[in-house]
Amino acid sequence: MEPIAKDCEHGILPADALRSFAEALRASAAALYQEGSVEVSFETPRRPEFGEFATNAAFALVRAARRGPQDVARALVDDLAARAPYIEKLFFSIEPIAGFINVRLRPEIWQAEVARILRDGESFARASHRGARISLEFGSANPTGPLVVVQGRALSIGDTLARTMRLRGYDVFVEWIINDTGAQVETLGRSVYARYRQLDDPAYPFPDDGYPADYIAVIARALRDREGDRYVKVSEEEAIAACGDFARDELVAQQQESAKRFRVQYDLWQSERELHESGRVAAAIERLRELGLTYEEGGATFFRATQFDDDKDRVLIRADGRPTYYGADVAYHYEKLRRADRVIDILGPDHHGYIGRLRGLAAALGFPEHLEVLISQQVTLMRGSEQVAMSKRAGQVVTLDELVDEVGVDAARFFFAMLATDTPLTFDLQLAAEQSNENPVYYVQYGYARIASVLRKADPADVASARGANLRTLVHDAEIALARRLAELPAVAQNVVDQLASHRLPRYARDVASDFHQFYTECRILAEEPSVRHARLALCLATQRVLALVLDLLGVSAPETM
RNA sequence: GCGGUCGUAGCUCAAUUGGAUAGAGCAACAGGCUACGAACUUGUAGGUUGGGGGUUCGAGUCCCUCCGACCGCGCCA
Repeated sequence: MEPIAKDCEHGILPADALRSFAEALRASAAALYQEGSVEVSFETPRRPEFGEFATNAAFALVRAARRGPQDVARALVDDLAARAPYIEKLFFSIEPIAGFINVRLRPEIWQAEVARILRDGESFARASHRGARISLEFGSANPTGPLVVVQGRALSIGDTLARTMRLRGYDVFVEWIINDTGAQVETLGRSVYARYRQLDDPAYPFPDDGYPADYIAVIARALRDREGDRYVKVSEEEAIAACGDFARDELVAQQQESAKRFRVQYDLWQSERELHESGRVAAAIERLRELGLTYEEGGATFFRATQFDDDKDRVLIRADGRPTYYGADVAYHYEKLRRADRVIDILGPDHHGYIGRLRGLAAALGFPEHLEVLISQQVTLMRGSEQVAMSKRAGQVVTLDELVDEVGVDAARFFFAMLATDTPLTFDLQLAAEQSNENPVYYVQYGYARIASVLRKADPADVASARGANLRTLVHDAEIALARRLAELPAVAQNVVDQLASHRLPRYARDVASDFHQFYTECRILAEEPSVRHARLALCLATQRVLALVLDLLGVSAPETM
């Protein structure tokens, strides 16, 4: 459990208090039911009226007690009051409800949390550096076109995870693999070459399987502008290779630009071709061979994937001697598994069939628990009630840049991060672009702007005193609820990292904004007497900090005015 | 056919990995500004968690079985 307060002035440390409480409960259990080894753990209840912490210890005793859980819980609490009265003084209340034992903390705890946020600033949610290395790969694609909408989702999720992991003290390495070998890049070369030739000879045939999209012609024109007609004169084979390389560089540069515009930073863009040329693919396959996990059949080299729960054995090297795409992935994952303690791949929705293969590979290489594969599910675009047609084959794609042009980075990132990764997402362009109460992005940003507005209206001297204010007056339900919410951030962030659940952050941001709006509605700030005014301004400042931090984790801006 | 992911309020989604009365937003209905931003807020209504069985103090969550959706199943990437 995350200790919720490390050093509050009155000397009550919740973690210690809960530990004493758990021991006292065990003693009561032993006395009442001769059951000495009950496990007492605490959880945070879903509903606020059940307090800040709860334990289900009574349920574990029903058998020994031969009574219902609610009776057991009541008996435990009564026994505790008689046996260890000092325990009750540690908490605001201890109540048995429906078999659970619910604990409410004293308001001072939450006041101290607000003070801590003001004192520590953004580092209050930071965990100390732990030396654990995480490799995070997402977005990877063929360099044959611009980034599309579904990659935007992977980018949102992946980048938010990376930022949150850094906050929580992990060494994160964010990477992308460029699939720049094989048939698709060859097709790209032929497509660009044909467009290039057509600049002189409109009748030059365009390949049937070529990429028809306009950006191919744009690249051909750029090549022409830079290199003139030199590729008309060389052999077709050489020219196509050169066109492929040029287009690859051009498209990767565009992808990098789009990622940057989407506020995503990569540490490494790994070329697959480079993995082959440097001999690392061959070395990794050799490693599997040493482990006795390969065999030859029909001239091809297979990996015994079925030994590791995959459906079938997989080809590493084709009969003609060329390694497969999977062969390259063996090398890449071998590398990642050796240099990171936790390796995470976020793959597109068409890669379901790949999960077993990668897991098998990790197990074979001796890292069975180190690889996690997430599938970023499909994105369906709507405009109001109408579905936006998308078909890659027809060259009918919506690019990430177009999406950003239409709704902005803030809305796009927030919407993409909002759902669990494996939930299919329906993205309503009209809603995301709309500046209305239907749009959750604005709800959160409005909360931030509203605080900014209050702070502008306030006397600067009051704001200054707020930073060191005595917070004892923060006892209103709305104030306590907000302070509690703010204090949750470290635990929420850690949960996001542990469960790779980036969608918890937008929801948390919404909850913070909601608690603030409620506080704002119920509590006057500037018109109050100084002690109350200062304490409430302090709460505003702390809320502003938390909102800024969460929005930053999401890659969404925090506007002073809207 | 086999495998993967999933099925929760009218709609879009949550549910801290087995806990309490399954929660939010939107839409609907009824209220709240002479005070710091009403892009806000209070309340009402809305559910057999696709169906059925099982495991146990307790199941949306785990097991079995049907139904349905999407995606994979290549010596493509």
